[in-house]
Amino acid sequence: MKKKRSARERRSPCPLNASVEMLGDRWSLLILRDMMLRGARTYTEFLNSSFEKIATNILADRLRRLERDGIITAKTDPTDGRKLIYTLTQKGIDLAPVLTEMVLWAAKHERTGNQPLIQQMRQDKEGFIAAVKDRLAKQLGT
Amino acid sequence: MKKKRSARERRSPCPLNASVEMLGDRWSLLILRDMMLRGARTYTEFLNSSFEKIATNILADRLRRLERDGIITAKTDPTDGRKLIYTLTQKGIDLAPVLTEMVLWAAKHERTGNQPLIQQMRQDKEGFIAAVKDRLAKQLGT
DNA sequence: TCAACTCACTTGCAAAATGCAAGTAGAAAA
DNA sequence: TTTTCTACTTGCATTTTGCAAGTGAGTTGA
Repeated sequence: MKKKRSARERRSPCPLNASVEMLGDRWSLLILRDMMLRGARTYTEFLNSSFEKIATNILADRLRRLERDGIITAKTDPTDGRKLIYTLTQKGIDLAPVLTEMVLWAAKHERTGNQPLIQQMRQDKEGFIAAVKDRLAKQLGT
Repeated sequence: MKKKRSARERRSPCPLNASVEMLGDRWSLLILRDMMLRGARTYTEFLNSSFEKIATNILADRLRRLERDGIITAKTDPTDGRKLIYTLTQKGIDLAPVLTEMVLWAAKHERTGNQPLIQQMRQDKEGFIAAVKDRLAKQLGT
């Protein structure tokens, strides 16, 4: 797999800026949430698994970007040639702490749903992250 | 302290979505970085303290949104009536772990600058976050 | 005290991103 | 072999972003 040098330059060398350029939009992190926590792996699963109803063209664009940035990979399902199976790379898996902190922050300061998940994160944050990473790493291996 | 109910509805009750709706754009987190790590507190400081060169209208808009969302507050400088001093609220301060994880993630997977900061975060993440929070909390008190 | 300067914006406009509805191509099922 | 499923693309209207040039209130120096 050739390493494609991205056409556009970063606005700055700051690491936070790098994260923002890869993830700072209204959809990318929600797609990653669906992969990490809801087990979504295909295009239609992404369309159906989320409350937020992403448009099909935006979804296609975000999947392309996440793949370009090395956060996910795509390969066709061997049992059904129509399906593309998207998988988190190690880089993608390593976003688990970011997602977790964002969930905990919003849960603390906003009225949000999914309280069982939040309880679990609060009780044992490190354990929760480790469990998620472990589960995702196993998918990587297959 | 009136609690203003925001005009627009959330796309979903998911806490991650709440975070994304408040912070998921190309500038908000960079503004918060400048406040947390570079001590920026006024409009011109934001314009000058970052490499990324935000446009003035976007900066004004983002400051308004961050204030609306209770992440920062603004008050006029008592020693210079032209200046508005922006301060992180507790809600804003509580974003320190999110910023930290995003920095660590990018630093691990991308070529980025500011290695001393990253070393410090890696060596003692909890300590780093505690120190940042502590410093910012003191500004809150004044 | 008043002209020059600073500060925090606003305005106007072009370009890019987003969102919606409809369409399409290839693979699988009936 | 027709129909259905899957992963998109296309066209177009709306919204957001970005750039350059103002503006108006507060401050400073002569």
